[in-house]
Amino acid sequence: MSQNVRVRFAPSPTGPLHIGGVRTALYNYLFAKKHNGTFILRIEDTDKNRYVEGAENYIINALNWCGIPFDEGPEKNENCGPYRQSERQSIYRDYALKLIETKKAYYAFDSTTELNNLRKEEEKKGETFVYNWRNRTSLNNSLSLTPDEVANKIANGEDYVIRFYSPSNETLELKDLVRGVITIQSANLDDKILFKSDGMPTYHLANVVDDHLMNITHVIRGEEWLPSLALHHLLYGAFDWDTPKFAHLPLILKPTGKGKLSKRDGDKLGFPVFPLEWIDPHTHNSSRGYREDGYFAESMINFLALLGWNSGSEQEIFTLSELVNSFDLERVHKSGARFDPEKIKWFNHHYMQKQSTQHLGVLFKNSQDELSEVSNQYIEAVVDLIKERATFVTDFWELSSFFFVNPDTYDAKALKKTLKEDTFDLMRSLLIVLNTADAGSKKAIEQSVKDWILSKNIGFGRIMMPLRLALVGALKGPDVFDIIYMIGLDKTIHRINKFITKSNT
RNA sequence: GGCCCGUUCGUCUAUCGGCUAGGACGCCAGGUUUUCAUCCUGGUAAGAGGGGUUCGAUUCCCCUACGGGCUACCA
Repeated sequence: MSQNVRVRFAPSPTGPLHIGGVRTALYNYLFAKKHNGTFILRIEDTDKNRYVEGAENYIINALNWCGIPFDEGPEKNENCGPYRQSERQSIYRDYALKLIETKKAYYAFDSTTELNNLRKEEEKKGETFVYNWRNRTSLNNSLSLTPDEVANKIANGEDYVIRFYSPSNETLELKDLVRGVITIQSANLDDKILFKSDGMPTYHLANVVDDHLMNITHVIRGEEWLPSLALHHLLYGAFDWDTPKFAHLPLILKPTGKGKLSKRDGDKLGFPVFPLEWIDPHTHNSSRGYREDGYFAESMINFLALLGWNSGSEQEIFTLSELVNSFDLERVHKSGARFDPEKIKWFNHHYMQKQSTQHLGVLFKNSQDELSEVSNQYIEAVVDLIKERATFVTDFWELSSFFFVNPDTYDAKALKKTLKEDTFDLMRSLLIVLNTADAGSKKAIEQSVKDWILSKNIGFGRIMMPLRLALVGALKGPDVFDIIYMIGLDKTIHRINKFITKSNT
């Protein structure tokens, strides 16, 4: 790449960052890092009505949690700042006026109700109202009014917008790094509003102006922007600016059914669609997040990276730096990808095994009140025994509570399967064996019990099953002798006694 | 409705004119674990349909169907 790569992620702070947004940010990040470029965060808050308190912070926290922090952005290396569009308001008006001067844009005074009525009329006829070359001269704008009339309206403080003057007969061949050439007839375009009557630019103007001013070289964004590509391209031309390269990413679709992934899908199928938990400042409703649900950031990133892109190899597990090295926009898919909540769980199980025992121990301890008095050493020993069977840290307690507290019930099915006539006699005999066993090592305990079973000349299951039931309360869990060694002989004996009395009645 | 984009196992995907269409998730079966889970092995399952181009099409072109996006003084 000849010039320094500069890319931006440009969300609008209208709520928490959606998982699709995280992937867009990720691809931007990967592309930037791959080319030793700069990853920029720009906050597109030109719509005052939709602004949501806390959303910007959420976005920044989410990117940080994901491990894909921005290089430039609000309050960080502000070389091309400010990075909030609301703080750049004065810039946009000048550029809009420049387009008026060069006749690439014009003033329009049509009111919202007027336009809505026109839309309704067209709709009645089964057609769509489009504000463009077909009708612009008959509408209420600086093309149909005299210069004096326009000047008067503006001087009188009448509301106006600035619209782009779309050409009526150009064939545009636009290049997209993911999709190749896209052909658009400019006659189908409408004269999009660039500058709103509230003094703010629309996305289109602000986006193009900022990308130019911030020296953005590659615009990597969601497919929902593909229809705007022609306008943006025309805008660069109107300003006589170099056009950055574009890449439109496929959308993330619902796991089942139609359409793109929404928060409702997550609620319905029980998985988060936001990286972090979000509490709506108005309704106080909370939305679950990947972090709080026990997903590791690595799992989410790895999963998301492969949703719509692949390296061309059969590798599935990637570290962030491996992703950076392998990433290539040309290998991004063209079609939308369905979100698969099962596969991200598989990634999480994988990354679970890679976490340090110490780290998992801390997470476990903090998640469970019962563990506050337990030593870290003991907790970590338990974690080592159970992590391979866990997908989430939130599974840990369910998988290991018997290492900490006595079982209070015994699984009914397991009792039925396990209890034979002589089971309690055998358990009483086992107690005697355990009383004299060497508690110093798992091996020693195991040896005494196994020797005894062998000497009795009975099947191992006759002892091991009820013993497990006494210790765990169910027929599950790690090796029985690991459990005995961990909880100690005293508790083991206590649990067997309790088992005899409790299930004997 | 209009405009644009897309279409390989249920899902994510490999294949860039010559394959018994490969991998992963899921599912199923077997093995290990005297439990359960993990793990290992194996199995299941696909190039939307119709026309071309070609010696040969999943791969190139066209049509149809289906899917997706956009169609706001929202981004």
